[in-house]
Amino acid sequence: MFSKACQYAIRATLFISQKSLQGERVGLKKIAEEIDSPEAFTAKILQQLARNSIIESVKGPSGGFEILDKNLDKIKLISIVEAIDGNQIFDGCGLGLKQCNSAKPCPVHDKFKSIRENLKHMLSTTNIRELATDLSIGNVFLKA
Amino acid sequence: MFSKACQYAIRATLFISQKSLQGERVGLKKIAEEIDSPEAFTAKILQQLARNSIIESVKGPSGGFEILDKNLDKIKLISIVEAIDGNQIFDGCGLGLKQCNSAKPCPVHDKFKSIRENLKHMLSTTNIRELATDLSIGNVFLKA
DNA sequence: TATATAAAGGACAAAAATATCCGAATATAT
DNA sequence: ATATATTCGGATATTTTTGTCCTTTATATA
Ligand code: FES
Ligand code: FES
Repeated sequence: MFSKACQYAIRATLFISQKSLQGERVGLKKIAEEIDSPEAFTAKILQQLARNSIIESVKGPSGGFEILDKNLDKIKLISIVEAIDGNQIFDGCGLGLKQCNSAKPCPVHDKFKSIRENLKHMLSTTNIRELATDLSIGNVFLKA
Repeated sequence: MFSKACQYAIRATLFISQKSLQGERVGLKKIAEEIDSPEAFTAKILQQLARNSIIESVKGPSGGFEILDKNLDKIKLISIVEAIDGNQIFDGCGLGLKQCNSAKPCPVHDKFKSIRENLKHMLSTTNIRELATDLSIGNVFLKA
């Protein structure tokens, strides 16, 4: 469904969000530990998220990553998915035709479209604060 | 969503189905042309489908690929997806946790689960004859 | 039986995704 | 100012996916 990079991105963003809710900034090492991801690869992904203004990065001692409070409401899951995986998953043909076009549809166009719209709706309406709050409550997890 | 191999597999299966409806067997070259896929790679995928008894292959002159009439009803899209991509897409965690487990769920478990169930239901109830018939009618297509 | 045709299968190649390493840049604290 | 902590960015490595090529095997038919 999503690339590993995207999965790490979502997990990392949620962990950073949780910390930001508590007013804490958090470093790469800690993030990679808490979401059980390869550290150097995670660093690349965090850079992408920072360039896309999903998270903020601060260099130097006591630096690390954080999310602006206003962004906890503004950023939806779909922002992360689009930043990392692009929108092929929403716009592309499920059977890999060069373009998904209802004027020249593939045999599963209608059925796929409806599922992709579900997915898109879910990702567009789920915000980060909501998920980070669930995490803080402690009944959901970021690693097995 | 699906690997390219899986997309080719579905397109190829539907094309073969359409021909089988007409009582015709069809060869690799023609298949690759009609679904716009790389020929040699498609050959590998057809082998996998044949080993999984989704399609039948016949060697030699006037050989090629076909689908048994009874299988046109029996084979659902999900059979193809599982044969090529496995069931990670249905069973795996959307955020990449080692296992999707409602006893220790990730923050999007419930939301993902519902979408994956939609997808699974759609793939489980869509059979090949139905899609091949649509193809024959000519209002859906296997290449752009 | 000989020949031609078509898929099967193994080895290899290229491209993309995932992952690592290390020096440079930068901010903080002393 | 200096030392230190931390992200940034470029180069490289590994793994997986996608794709190719060539030989072997099976089979129909002349
Ligand atoms: S054309 Fe295939 S999903 Fe729209
Ligand atoms: S635990 Fe993540 S989808 Fe079930």
